Amino acid sequence: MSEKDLNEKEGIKTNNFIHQLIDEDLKEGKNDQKVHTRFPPEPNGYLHIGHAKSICLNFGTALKYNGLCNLRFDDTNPSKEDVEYVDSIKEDVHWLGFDWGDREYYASDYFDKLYAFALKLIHEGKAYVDDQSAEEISRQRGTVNVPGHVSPFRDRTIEENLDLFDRMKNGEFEDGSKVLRAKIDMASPNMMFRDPILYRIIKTTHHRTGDKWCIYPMYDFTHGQCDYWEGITHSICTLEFEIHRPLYDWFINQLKDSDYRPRQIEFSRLNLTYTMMSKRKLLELVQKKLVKGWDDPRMPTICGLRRRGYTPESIRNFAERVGITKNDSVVDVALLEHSVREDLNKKVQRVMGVINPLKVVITNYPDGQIEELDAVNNPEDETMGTRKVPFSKELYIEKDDFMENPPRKFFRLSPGREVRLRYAYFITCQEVVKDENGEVVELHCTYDPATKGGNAPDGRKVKSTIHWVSVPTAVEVEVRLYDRLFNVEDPSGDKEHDFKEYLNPGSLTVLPKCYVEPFVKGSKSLDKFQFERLGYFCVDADSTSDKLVLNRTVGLKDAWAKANKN
RNA sequence: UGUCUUGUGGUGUAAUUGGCAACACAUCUGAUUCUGGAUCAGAAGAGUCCAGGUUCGAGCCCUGGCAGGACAACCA
Repeated sequence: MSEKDLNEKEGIKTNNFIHQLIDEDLKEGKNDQKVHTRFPPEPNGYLHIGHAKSICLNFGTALKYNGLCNLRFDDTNPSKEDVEYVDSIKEDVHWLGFDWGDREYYASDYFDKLYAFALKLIHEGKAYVDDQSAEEISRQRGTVNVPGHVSPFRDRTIEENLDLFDRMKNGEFEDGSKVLRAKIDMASPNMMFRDPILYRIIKTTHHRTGDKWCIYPMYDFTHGQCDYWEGITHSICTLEFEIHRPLYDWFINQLKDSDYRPRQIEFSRLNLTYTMMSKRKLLELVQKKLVKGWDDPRMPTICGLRRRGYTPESIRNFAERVGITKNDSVVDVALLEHSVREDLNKKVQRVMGVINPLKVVITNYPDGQIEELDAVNNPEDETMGTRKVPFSKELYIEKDDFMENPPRKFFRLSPGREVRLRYAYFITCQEVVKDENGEVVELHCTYDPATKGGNAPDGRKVKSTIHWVSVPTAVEVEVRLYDRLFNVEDPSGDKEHDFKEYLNPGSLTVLPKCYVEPFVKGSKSLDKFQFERLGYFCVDADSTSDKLVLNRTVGLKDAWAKANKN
């Protein structure tokens, strides 16, 4: 993928404040004029749309400047991580259209170097082993307004620290009994400098290093160093790490032996209306089985969106559109939905389908006759060709396309009115058949044979065109409609919420008896299409029954919903 | 009573570094079409958090406020 591909969409700006900073760095000749970024997920969950923003930024920036972008797994906490997540992350990044080449790294690749660096700090009197409990350390750290107090173990000798740290590594101590801390400044106004913890003891098998280690470095003691060793020039992360930057720089200063230095730059993470993006909570949804898995189409995960029919292009375009700034913001999910519609509209096959069937009998059409009519696959792209659609005496139309007592602006079928069946004939509704409850169950219509193909030789016009499926050849499918998972505008990530309170009970609607043209079944390669006027659908990848399961990609626009309510 | 950081239509971003606040989404009209989707045309909507200052001229510069966010895991 080239930058040009990424920028194919006219009107979408690809410049942002980070690029301006990079331009300045380049102008000043920093780091040999190189640009090298990295995408550094922790493999403790599946990637979501928020990560997509970061992926597009990091890989996109590398592409823009002819540089490289590494994929690096920040796997320093074995108690939360798993290869399942590693695999899914790789799949999702590739699917989005980015490639890290052979630069797949792991923070755990650097455990030896990190250990050696810790030793160096101890030797220089800049780190010490603290025997206090987590609670004690936390208590003496002070608060944002009051300075902390030094640990009673702060002045251990270098030899003692070396010995203790060695024994920590050798597994002589229990989890939580000792940590290695940097000796910086317990009174610093920046809490990050109050003797940050470098290493802790976790006797858990690591998904890559197994049981080789029982001490693991903390994020702050890992990230910058990894950036440094990989030759990263611009370490782009989200706003919550802003306050870590001075510490990031502090470690780099202890490490660096040349003019080269990576630079941390922060941007604001993506928030979407009606969308909950906290990894912790998404994990909870999966664990509590409130959704069927990480790829449940209601999830904002990349795999969930994929299964729902989103395309990589649409997500990349969306990421460009939301832009990169340091403002805390909440993007309207309608922008995401617009991005898919826009992309799908030009590449997706059109198919006639009926979600809520109403039977129509063409009384003057010959019994048992089936004729094939030509239908265009995509009116905006002739190269997608045409297909044959079978027509017969009995049809299904969409229930919403008929109203017995139409209001003023309803132009579709109603008693006595003539409309066009798309690609077929003009029909006129002659009779409405109801059941004992007064519910409309069937319509009797007549067709005009002269209007075959959809045009009247006498030039008469109809006000609307409706879609249909022929009963004898219809393929029965199950359609799943997914609404927004959360029914509040801003489930604001980090506050404590009861999921039940926010899960929209109507977020999944299963419509078991829907009908589509036989074409759908015959095309194995076809996984996405647009039902005429009913939105975009995607064949569910995991459907086990022989009946086709279709997921609706996006809901209908409000205008349509309103028009239908009348 | 801290450190870092952010304030531009409803939402998200722009503004050639001091020159008529622009674009997209959303909203509302209208037109057109063999899908009321798409498309096309148009409308409404901010005077840039506030108050001063510099300047012929400030969203951009200066001073002082106000409001929001992040930071007190042995998470990342």
